[in-house]
Amino acid sequence: MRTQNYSRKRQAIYELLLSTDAHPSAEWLYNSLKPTYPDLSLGTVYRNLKLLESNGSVKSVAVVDGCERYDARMTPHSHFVCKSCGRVLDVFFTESMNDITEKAYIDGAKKVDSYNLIFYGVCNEC
Amino acid sequence: MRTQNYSRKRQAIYELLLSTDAHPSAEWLYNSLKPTYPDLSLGTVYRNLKLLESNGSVKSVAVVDGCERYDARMTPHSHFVCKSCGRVLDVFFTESMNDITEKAYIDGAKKVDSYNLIFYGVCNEC
DNA sequence: TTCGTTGCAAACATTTTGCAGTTTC
DNA sequence: GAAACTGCAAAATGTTTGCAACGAA
Repeated sequence: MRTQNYSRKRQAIYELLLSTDAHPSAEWLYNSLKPTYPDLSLGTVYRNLKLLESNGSVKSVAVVDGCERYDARMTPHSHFVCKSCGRVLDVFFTESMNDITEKAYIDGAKKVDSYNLIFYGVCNEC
Repeated sequence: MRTQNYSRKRQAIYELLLSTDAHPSAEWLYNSLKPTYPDLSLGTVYRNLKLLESNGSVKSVAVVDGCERYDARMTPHSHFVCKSCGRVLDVFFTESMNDITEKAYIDGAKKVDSYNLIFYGVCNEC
């Protein structure tokens, strides 16, 4: 993690991301924060998302319609993407999936350090 | 699937995709086919990939460094992405993962029809 | 005072699209 | 001949970046 100062806007981006389960895009965050921070710029949102991601504070969980979607919930879980409306929902497992890498035969991999599991379908509202 | 005629170039794109395990990007396909089809255009590759994808002939299996990566192997399997070089490898399961959706608790989903599992790490060559 | 942060706008990279000509059937 | 396909170049899209001003420590 590189050195960093406190930033009111970064804090706001992170807290908004923590408080929602919408798995927002950069633009969604920008539009939501703009009323409170009228001088906020979209570039700042992108820069801070990258920074928070490299921090390990947030994660990119999916790309929906070409837009990166973020999540601040860092406990292991997966996601469901509605192919119709683009909604992203949290998915939890009834039994541990932590051993999922042990169930996979990965030839040619020196080290596996994460995985991303995304389900696709249609959500209840569609 | 919408009506379609035969197309020599579409055929070539599909066959190349079938014959390789590189999980190529549009550009990779374009560069590989250009010598044989000097009048091939990148737009045609993109258009045909979309068409083959909507056909169910190929799948987009990952986005690596902002590039969509495709696969014509349609039997169920997953992928490993090397975070260092961007290589995409096939991943098979030692035990069936077909029941994976049954192990997941998906609140808010009306219908789940597919999933995509991607492992991340470092490959043997890196 | 130093260096991280930001707004702004320009630059970027990948993908899509409109159009006129070509191919398939 | 009708409709699908293509090359080309322009446009669209989401994201990154350079720079000068600003803010934090």
